Amino acid sequence: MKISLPDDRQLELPDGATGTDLALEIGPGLARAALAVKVNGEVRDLGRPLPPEADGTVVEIVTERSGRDALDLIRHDAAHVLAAAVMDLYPGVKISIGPAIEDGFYYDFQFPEGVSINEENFPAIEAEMKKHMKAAEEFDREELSVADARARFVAEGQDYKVELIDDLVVNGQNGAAVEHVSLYTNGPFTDLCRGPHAPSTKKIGAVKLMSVAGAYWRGDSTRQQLTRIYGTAFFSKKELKEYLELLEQAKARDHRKLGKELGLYYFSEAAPGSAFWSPAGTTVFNQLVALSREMGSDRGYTEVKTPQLFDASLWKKSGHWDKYQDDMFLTHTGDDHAMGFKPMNCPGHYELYGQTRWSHKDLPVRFSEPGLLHRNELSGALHGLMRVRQFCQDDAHLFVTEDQLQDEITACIEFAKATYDLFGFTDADIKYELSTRPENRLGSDEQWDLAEGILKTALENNGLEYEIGEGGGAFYGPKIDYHFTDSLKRSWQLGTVQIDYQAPERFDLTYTGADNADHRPIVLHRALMGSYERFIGILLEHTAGDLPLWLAPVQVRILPISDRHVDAAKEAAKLAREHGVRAYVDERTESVGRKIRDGELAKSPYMLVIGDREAEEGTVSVRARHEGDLGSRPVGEFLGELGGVVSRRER
RNA sequence: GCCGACGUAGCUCAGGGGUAGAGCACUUCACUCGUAAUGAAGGGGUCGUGAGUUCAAAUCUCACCGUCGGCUCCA
Repeated sequence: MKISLPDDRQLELPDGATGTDLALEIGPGLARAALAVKVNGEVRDLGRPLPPEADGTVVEIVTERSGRDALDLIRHDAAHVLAAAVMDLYPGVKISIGPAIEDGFYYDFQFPEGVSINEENFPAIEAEMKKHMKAAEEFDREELSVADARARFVAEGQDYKVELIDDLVVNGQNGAAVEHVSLYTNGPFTDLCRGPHAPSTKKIGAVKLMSVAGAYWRGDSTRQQLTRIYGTAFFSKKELKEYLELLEQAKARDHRKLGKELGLYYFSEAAPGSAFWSPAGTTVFNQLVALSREMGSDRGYTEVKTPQLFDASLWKKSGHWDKYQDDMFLTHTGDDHAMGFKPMNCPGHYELYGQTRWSHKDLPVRFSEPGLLHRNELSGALHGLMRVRQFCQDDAHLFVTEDQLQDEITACIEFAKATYDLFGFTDADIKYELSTRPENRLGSDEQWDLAEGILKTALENNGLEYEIGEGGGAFYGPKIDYHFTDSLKRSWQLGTVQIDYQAPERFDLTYTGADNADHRPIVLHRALMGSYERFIGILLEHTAGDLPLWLAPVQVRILPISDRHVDAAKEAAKLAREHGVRAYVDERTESVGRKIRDGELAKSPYMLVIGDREAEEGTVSVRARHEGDLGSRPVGEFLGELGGVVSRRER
């Protein structure tokens, strides 16, 4: 067969040649470094014959330098080595699955009754793993009939492997029936595994176990909970060390740490999962609400206020009573009438819409509300500001005609982009996801085709690259979600734009058409920041606490050099307020050096130093964060300029 | 909710079966200072809560609450 190499060289190899043969043909150095081959995007073992479809195509030798592919390979290897070590140390343990993941790998085990694993067990397990790595055990692949493989795992009491094989038989793979499965053996350990693997365990240069967690078998919370051991692996100890240092640095960007250091908000056992916002934090929060108001107002949104607590009958009508009750905070009136705190604003907005007789000329109607919501999240799900029990959404519901649907969706996408742009978020920071029809859904296929098509068109009109979340839509319609990552690359959903055909039916929402007949509007749900809480969390982690000037709780810290300059400092602060600049006078009897240090720690964007010279000349000595001393400026001139930058929300 | 870890002063943390410590912060006094920490003195904790073991528990055990890392779930 004819093989092309990435550098356009051509090689002729006999049919049945393996990846190793190919690597040797290219050169002995490469053969030593080779980990796998990549054919048509598929990474394969070196030891396997090249597939027929390799003929005439480019085949790449995967080495340590191949990046993601190479790392995934040795991390998957490391998962097998972990399983081998655990089986050495804990006889009777049952194995399940162990893939490579973004930052490493894991393996899920069921330990024998009474055995509990924690981090204190890691050194022993790691030592055992290193023995296997040092022994350079080869990964041997063998293909077995499903019957033989099944019998083997039944004999070993490996129930989870048996279940996986049974599932493969029932469901097939890529639509094809499965007759054979592959097993990989490294040293004493054999696992049901599709592969691929590197030639030997020696390729894993450095390994470290990171944490232990419970994980439900097959992600199903009704099934057995297994013990998941997380680890990471690299080609060298140096890379591992660098990775661990990176994790350490990420901690400095944790919004929970920053929130405390900057005095923005607090959490207390008195109200688990609900933030206490300090004056500084409330300033930030209110600025964001003001931004939503302003931008919404420019785009034809009108703000409304709806109740916090609704009669149970509304939740029954909306469907929340049946489907969402466990997540709601419920209460009752004195005469025992059931009430529920709103976990979302939608039904309130429907009620409000229903109070008016609407003409087609009124539509689209765009109700926005910085709505305060309560959701009784599981205690283990709470996470700083990212997942809380009480939060405020920048929520809006649009009531539109079918003709308006496309334009309104496109406008929502534009609105989202304008919002994120303002904070400097780019497409590199955002993952766009279009979630399509789920199995359990209401409405006709024609409706879903139309709605999904409209969302797609809107994304494309805005030039956005998106992923498809197959079957991830709500039961009432498809949606676009905006995902952002935190300092540890964990993904959080902020914005969402959803089409809903069902709510208007359920709530009997109508408008009068030009034909003088009643028509159903279509409802759009949209939130752009998602929740102000989560948005602030993400923003803090992305900026490491250096908020944009217009958002900073204190925009200028005014530092009198000695007590006799305090009056001039207060004058400057007054002038700052007149220019719409938030100022704080540090009138402590401390050294300037000390005041500057504290201002830096508070991440204050500007510090204005006032001493004898400035007080006399009516100037301030300007120190900008990250830029240092900028010299003297007339106080009015400087504050006027700064006020302009603030009011335009320039970064 | 589940698995594992953690909970000591406002914050960051040390200690650990014999009755509680540091730095920062805070208060007071002195200093009146030119671009990342002036000095001194002082106040402050029933060691998350509740049981149990013990002559003695902050320390050991259990339960609960909260937090952290995951799972499930989700803005």
